Amino acid sequence: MPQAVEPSPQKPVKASWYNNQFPCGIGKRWYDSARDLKSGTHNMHRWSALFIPTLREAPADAEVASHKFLVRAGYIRQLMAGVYSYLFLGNRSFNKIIAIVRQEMDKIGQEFFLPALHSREVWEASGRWSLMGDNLFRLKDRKGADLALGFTAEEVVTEIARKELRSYKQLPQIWYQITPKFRDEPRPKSGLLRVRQFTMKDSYSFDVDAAGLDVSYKKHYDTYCRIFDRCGLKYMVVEADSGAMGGKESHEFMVRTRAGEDQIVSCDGCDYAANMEKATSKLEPAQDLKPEGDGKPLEVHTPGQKTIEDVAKFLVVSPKNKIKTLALMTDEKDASGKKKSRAIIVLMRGDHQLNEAKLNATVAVATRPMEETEIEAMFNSPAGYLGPVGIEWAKDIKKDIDRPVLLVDKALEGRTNLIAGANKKDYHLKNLTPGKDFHPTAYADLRAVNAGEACPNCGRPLRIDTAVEIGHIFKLGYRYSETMGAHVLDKNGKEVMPIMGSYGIGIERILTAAVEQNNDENGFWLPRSIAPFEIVVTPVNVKEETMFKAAVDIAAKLESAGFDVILDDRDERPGVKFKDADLVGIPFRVNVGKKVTEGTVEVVLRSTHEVRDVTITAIVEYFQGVLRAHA
RNA sequence: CGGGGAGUGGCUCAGCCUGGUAGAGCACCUGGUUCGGGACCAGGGGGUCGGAGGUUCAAAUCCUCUCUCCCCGACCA
Repeated sequence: MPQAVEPSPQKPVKASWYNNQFPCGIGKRWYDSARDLKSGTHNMHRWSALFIPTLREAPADAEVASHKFLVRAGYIRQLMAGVYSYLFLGNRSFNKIIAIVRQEMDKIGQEFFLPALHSREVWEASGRWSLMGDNLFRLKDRKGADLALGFTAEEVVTEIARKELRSYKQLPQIWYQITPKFRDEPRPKSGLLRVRQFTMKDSYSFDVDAAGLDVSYKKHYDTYCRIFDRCGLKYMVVEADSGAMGGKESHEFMVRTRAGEDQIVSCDGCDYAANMEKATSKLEPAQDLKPEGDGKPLEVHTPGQKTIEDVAKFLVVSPKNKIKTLALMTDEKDASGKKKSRAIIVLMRGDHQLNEAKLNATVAVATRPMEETEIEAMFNSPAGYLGPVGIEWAKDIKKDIDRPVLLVDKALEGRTNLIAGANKKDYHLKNLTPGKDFHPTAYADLRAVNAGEACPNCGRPLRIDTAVEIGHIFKLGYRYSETMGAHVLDKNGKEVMPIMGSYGIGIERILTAAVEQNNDENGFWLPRSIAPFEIVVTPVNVKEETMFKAAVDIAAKLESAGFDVILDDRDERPGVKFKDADLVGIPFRVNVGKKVTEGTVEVVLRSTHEVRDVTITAIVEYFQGVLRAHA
């Protein structure tokens, strides 16, 4: 029989089906079955015909729960380090997350689709072509021109803004996209948690002034809360390090989990929460020593006493009266590519630890510990007896670039009569007062917070947890407008730069965090809003006709009521189907077993394995009730 | 990039030390029995042992180089 070649008269395809059809199925709508039913194209999802490759055992190289289970449940398969394919179930869950993100973002912004392939020129223009180093994926086209794969899109949107925005009347703008991002991570890890290709919702705001940016920022803050609420995540919002770019304000949306890479400090007593890189605590005031002798720096013999503890014990003082001197170096390349090193000396209170992230943010460049020869050269003393006295420190970190930098932690500001090394083997100095006996380049908050220290707001003990970052909002300021030359005319006809914000959500991480938050030894369960299916209908034995027919019937009824249903019609033993159902993240299961003869089936809640008998006639009403409760 | 570990049917792994016919469980195919928490019996298919080179009569096994993956660190919007 010849196949019909002519297109049959179909329902007109809505444009939305074609919009945003891009790799990874991004933008593909997971459509409500009711519409398909009406159009007569509906096919019930039958497990037997689907590709859901579940595994009994976790892959040997998987470490964290989400990685193990997403592979075992047939959501993902690895192509190479940090690059994954999303299979049927994974993609379905993915698209549900994206649909939520899109729905909420559409309320505040406009969706774009920006290229993944970027020109070198825009990255040069922002200064990030060299700044990004190896993290930026680079490639060449056939003409040998340099290209990059999209890392984020500040450059691309600013390029558009630069060319197109002319007047304050066009502001504010919020532009967003949901597209793959590429980062050549030094170490991809933990399944989907840190990958080299991932999907990010990134948005960018342009406002005429800082007050406008505050509004755009707040809109994102609120929208992110709605998105994560709808995704069923337990999350917290923390103050984040605004980084070296000079941004003012930044918040991270964090989900507590052991698998996380970030450390967050929070208070159970109030709403204080901050990234470790930013967190502070209330210090109990330390008792200063009384001056000895004439109050001038006083050399004391401390033979063989090198560590803070040793010296404190030897001199019978508290480590709180000691200065810890940390000798660090930065290696930078100047314009000619020549390596230039600069000493960064950090003073901490004797019992405090340095937080490297805070230091990096302060000096805006990576540091390394000084080598022994470098220490000798600078201090004329072996390590263990280092101190700030007798060295000409830079007065300004940016201007005095030929002198070493002395950064002093704020906990030492205002303290008197401290003890530090004398830059002489076996000697320390007493009676040291910052600002009098030595002159810091700057005071800065460089101290690492410890669990149990007092909350800066309410004084109750702080806790420290590991967490996954699922979203980050950031007041960019003028960095890109300035470097790339974007400007508009304001009300007075004066040329001003638009002030920008940038905002990101990691789509994969929403899924990962949800799995990390909801799993047991048998598998995981997803919030129904992001689960690939809401209900799995499981006929215990497909060869028993009454059972099977009842199951098909129930699945069809639930579907036409608008539920997202999969029918496990496989001719497998019940144990196999139950195990798979528990594994793959579907929050509800309907067991169709012997009790069908009495008109009853079982509804199983995956999270608790709570079982409830429900009459078949009431099954739709039952779920409508449950979902109202779960809404 | 530094440190550690691993590459053997689709998956989990044994075999390697001490060189001599490539193994097990699961999965898969056929037939049968079973059917409420990963069944059983019988038969069957499938592996250049990551790759290259070397030593040897003979290499999964010993040696050299190399690629890939995982973990810790460094790094990370």
